[in-house]
Amino acid sequence: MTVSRVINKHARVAEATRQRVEQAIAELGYVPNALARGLLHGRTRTIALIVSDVSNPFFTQIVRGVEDVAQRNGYTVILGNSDESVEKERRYIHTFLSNRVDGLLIAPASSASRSTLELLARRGRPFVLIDRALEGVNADTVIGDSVGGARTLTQHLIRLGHRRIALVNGPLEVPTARDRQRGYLEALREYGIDPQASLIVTSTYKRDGGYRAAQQLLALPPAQRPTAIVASNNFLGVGTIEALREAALAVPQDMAVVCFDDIELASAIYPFLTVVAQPARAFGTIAAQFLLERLEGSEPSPPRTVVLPPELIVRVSCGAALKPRVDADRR
Amino acid sequence: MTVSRVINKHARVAEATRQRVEQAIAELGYVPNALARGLLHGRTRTIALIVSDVSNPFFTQIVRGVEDVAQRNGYTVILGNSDESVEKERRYIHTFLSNRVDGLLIAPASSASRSTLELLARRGRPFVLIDRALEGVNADTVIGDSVGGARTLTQHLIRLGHRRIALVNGPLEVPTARDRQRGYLEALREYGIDPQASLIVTSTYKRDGGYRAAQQLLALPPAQRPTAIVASNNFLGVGTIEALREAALAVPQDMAVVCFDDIELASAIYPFLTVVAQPARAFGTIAAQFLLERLEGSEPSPPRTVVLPPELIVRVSCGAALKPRVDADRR
DNA sequence: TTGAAAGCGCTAACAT
DNA sequence: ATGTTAGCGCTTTCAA
Repeated sequence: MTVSRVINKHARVAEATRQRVEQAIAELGYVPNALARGLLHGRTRTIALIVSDVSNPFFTQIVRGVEDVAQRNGYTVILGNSDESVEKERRYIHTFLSNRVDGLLIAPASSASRSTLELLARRGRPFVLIDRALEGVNADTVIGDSVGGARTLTQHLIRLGHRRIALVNGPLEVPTARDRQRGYLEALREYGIDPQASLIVTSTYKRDGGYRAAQQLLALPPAQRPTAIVASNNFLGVGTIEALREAALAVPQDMAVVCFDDIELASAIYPFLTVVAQPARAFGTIAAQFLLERLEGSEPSPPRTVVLPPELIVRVSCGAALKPRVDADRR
Repeated sequence: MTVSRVINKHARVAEATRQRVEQAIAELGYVPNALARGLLHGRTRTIALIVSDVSNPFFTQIVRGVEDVAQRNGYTVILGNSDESVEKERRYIHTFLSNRVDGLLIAPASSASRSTLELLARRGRPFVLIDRALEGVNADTVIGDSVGGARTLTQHLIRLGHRRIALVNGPLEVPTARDRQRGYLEALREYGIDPQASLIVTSTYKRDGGYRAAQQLLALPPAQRPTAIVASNNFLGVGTIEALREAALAVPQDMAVVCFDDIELASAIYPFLTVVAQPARAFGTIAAQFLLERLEGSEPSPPRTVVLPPELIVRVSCGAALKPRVDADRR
């Protein structure tokens, strides 16, 4: 049909015909079928984004970044929420492949995602890893400096005088959790502090994980209890504070708490939360740009890895309050 | 091909052949083309969800609810973020129609979305409105009781002794903003309090909107300043508190603040926020169920509207603190 | 139990 | 400047 030419502005259409066609389109409410187009061309101008938890503001910001870049370049975004489950993730990837997305952006649920992603790589669809790097997976990667960020947080506490510092961490199958633990340990070592197994609690990356982990720490004999807690992500930080509040401990007077990832809505009104904030939106925009370059660019290039530096935000104006008090120690 | 029969389990395939086919599928990493299938059948088992702000936890919960129901029923969700822009919304709807989604779930950006949605209705794609009802749009609708919720919040403040109560509201083009204002006015009238134009500030449904609105209220001559503020959504509540903090006013001692929508992460650690919480997840699951019923069900039925009741959560244990102090009044 | 034909809506390539 | 042909991958229908 000539209609196709009109829609795709392929020039060489008489002005009169064009007008008639456009009128007909408007009258009939005609919308071209992207499926047929995709079938023909083998590309759909659609990219998939799979995050491990849509309800986490960190990933939400990533979604916004991705969407922005995609929209600006005429791509549609399909969103999947793996909910930290490798199985759900696998299902989504399959569905999206079946829908012939041009490429994928994935925040992998865990290291166990590797086999799925290797399969993906074998099928030749371009994809970019976000927030969580997987060794041996040959793909562009956009992550934060988890080791450095955790080190910074821990150093901050040490410099304020803390010595018994706990780590409330996510599942060690998640790369960021491993890295943050490493950073924490590095800082301790740097200051000659012996790490204590009882002060490192592993849990889920969820609020109730942090809540339970903190309770476990509070159940320690008084002399072994920490005076400060590093929470490995925003949810864990909030869960930790909840447990402290329930135990009638004040932050930061009775227990200092710092965490990875900012919690915008919370920290705007709760000024006691020193954090290491990641430029979440940039994770999304950069990853999306990488993907689009691969989709539009012609020659294949070796995979790139970008490590975005986090930023320490010290929220308590009275840093002194963080110094462990003797009676707090004794509790 | 016989392959089709194997994939769709259409029986009548020799066991031996089936095995061979399945092996080939595994070896080749074959993934059936959903585009071709969709083209043929006219349905894609895909539904679209358009929210007005992905970074709002309220909508995030809705996303989760929708995704759950969809996934359980073998549907894929495509997400769009209209960012409170009618134009973006229109573009998304067009794209999704072009991609032949089976149906749509839409939290309309504003009343101005009506024309777009009327067009949608004319094309005959089923859709469900979420959170924001539009008069004259003939579709299933799942909303909260904005009038009642705002009334409850305002009554709460009045019963605590407040008389000069301000409303920090969203744009009046958004149905929820209009309804919340109505509820606020109803409560005032009920107690014989004259509404003051200067105490009703309209803004965006964003944090900086709340921030500026609160600043405007604080700039009033002392005698006209409110002693309490009703914020029309979570973001406005946070922005309001930010402005108060900056002005060195304590919540709730110097100024009581209540808001529509809970802020889970924040209220878990900031105990001063009395809110009216909506069952956001249920908005999503119910809306998705409505849509799927229309997609799978045969006979057309008249559109339904569900109004979910919000729940008052009083967070300040010492309600007395909310009573306006004389010196606070004078400030 | 398996195969062949036809068509879903679109557009690249080739007429006219 | 416009029309025709063919084929993208699938499944429904009919035939073998």
